[in-house]
Parts: sequence; C-alpha cells; structure tokens
Amino acid sequence: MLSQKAKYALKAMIALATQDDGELLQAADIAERQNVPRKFLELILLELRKNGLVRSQRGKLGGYALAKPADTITFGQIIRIMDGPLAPIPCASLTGYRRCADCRDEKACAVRKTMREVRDAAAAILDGMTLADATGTDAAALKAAIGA
Amino acid sequence: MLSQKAKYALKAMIALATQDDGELLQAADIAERQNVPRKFLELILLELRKNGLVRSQRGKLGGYALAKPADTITFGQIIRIMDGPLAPIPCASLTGYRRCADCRDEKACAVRKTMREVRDAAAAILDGMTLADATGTDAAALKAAIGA
DNA sequence: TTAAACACTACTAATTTGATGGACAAAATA
DNA sequence: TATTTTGTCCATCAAATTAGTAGTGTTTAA
Repeated sequence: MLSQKAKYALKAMIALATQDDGELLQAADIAERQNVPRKFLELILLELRKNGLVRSQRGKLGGYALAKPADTITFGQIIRIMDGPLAPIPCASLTGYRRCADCRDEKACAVRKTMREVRDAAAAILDGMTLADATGTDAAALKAAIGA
Repeated sequence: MLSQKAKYALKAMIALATQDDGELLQAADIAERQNVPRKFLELILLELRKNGLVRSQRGKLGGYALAKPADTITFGQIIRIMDGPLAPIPCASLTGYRRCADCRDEKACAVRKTMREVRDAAAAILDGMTLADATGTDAAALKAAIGA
C-alpha cells in the first residue's frame, strides 16, 4: 500500500511540475489546491528537499520549486523516498534487500521469485513515469502543441 | 508490502500443494517445515478454510488439505484474503474501490491512473500464478515428466 | 522592525501487525 | 469409555507504523 504521505508527495510534486520554470509555490498554496494538511505537507516537502528533488526559499515570498527538470523526476524516486523499496517483500528488493528470517532456501523460494516479478513490473511502470508525463507538459508534448 | 501473514499463508499453501491428493498435513508439520510460528499459522489456516481454499479435519490424525485442485488456486486469491486488495491505493482497486477523501477530480488524477497500471500488472502476475505453478506439479508438467 | 514564509524538533492518538495463551470440541484408539 | 491428539475460537498484548499536530526557531522581503 502507498502511504498517505507518498500520495501527498506525488500530488505536491505534480503541482510543482505545473509551475513555470523557476516559479515558487508555497506550501499553503499546495496544501489548499491539493487538499492536504498543511503542516504534514511541510514535513513531506522538507524530506523531498533533503533528497534533492525540491529546492526551497525561505522568508517572505518564499516557497518551493522542483530542483530538476520534470522529465527527470519519476514516481519511483518519490515513492522510494517516502515509503521505501517498491518490492512487496524485502527479499525481492533491489534497493533494500533483506533476507527473510524464516527462509530455508532462498534460491528455490517461489514466493520470492513471484514477488520479484511483481517488483520488476511495478518498477518498470513507476520508474518510467515522470512528472512531465503526469502533467503532460514535457518537451515533446510542448513541441507538438507548438507544431514544431 | 506483503504482510508476514500473507507470506506465511503462501508458504503454507505451497506446502499443502506438494501433498498427494487427499493427504492431510498438520499445522505443526507445516509450521516446522516452513519455519512459521505454530499458533499464528493456525489462525491463518482457519481464515483460509473460512474462505474455502482449505479443508480441515479435527481430532487425532487430523490436519489440513487444499479444498480445490492446486491449479485453481492463485497467489492473488490468497493475498487478497490475507491482506486485502492488490492495488497500491484504494481508488485504484477493482475489488475494494474507495474514493480518496482529498481527491478533487478522480478522472484526471495521474496518481490514480498510474496506480491502476501498477495494480493491473501485479494482478496479471499474481492471478496468473497458481499453486501448481509454484510447486511445478501441475498436470502439464506431470504429463511432460511422464513423457505423455 | 515586522510579517510571512520555511526548518526543525517533539509529541501523540489511533491503528495495524505479529504474535501468544488457554479453554473447548471433535475424533481416533486403547 | 477414557485418553490423547488435533483443530476451533476467543481474548489479550507489545511493538511498530501511520497520520498527523504543535510550537519554536530562522530567514527574508518590504
């Protein structure tokens, strides 16, 4: 299950991705637009900033913006920061592998094999989905819209 | 994340699937073989029985067996019983749909769309994976082994 | 100097998870 | 029939996680 936190993070990042290039968006604005508790959202944005996906400016007229182009930030990155590995079970994870305490023969474990398949399928979708895809404002779409 | 409970359930069902046709397997045996807490396992088997995947016999020489052929029981069925819907988020679930309280426009929600894709991919794998597949003892494999 | 914004720490209530323990009921067998 | 062995069911529980809230501090623009 995706946590509320990760869901809010995705929504916030999508909101930031709709902004013009360097434009800041304030936590309160995002909170209102996306219907998310403001203080909780601040915690989330802080964590995203510490992980290099968002930049912030303090003080009056401060706010948040994406730290990188929208087409270089994926749902997978955001979810891993908020919720940890995508795999349904640690022994099937690439980014957060951990052996099952109760496992007798990992090589032969059908549960692990299947969960690895699930992880791979989820990763393919989530690591392939960028904020630009989500907002429909990536370079290709823009070009097409302009007619170039 | 798959809960311990669901993982134990899958392991127990795989153990039952390796038994000859109507042969019973006792909770204590499964617990030892699969390295699972016995009392916890009993709770799990009870729930699987109530959901029609397992049958049980009480008293001396009692035990558990699959209630249906191994090639008609899937990982998806087992996981849904133990952990609920496969979708990462309720608004993307087929079997347990629930609207997000904070959602303004569900039709346009990129998070929901993507999570639906993830759900579909996971469901395709898990609903396609039977206990027979997991043990390699389905009819086709048996036939091939015999040379028929 | 003040108001408005992010930064950071601490706390908490509710829920879920992963069990454990014990009384009870059924079935086989001596 | 008495005993033993097994599943059934109910109650309880500790630890972890989730989803926040509150409040103080720090920075910046006006």
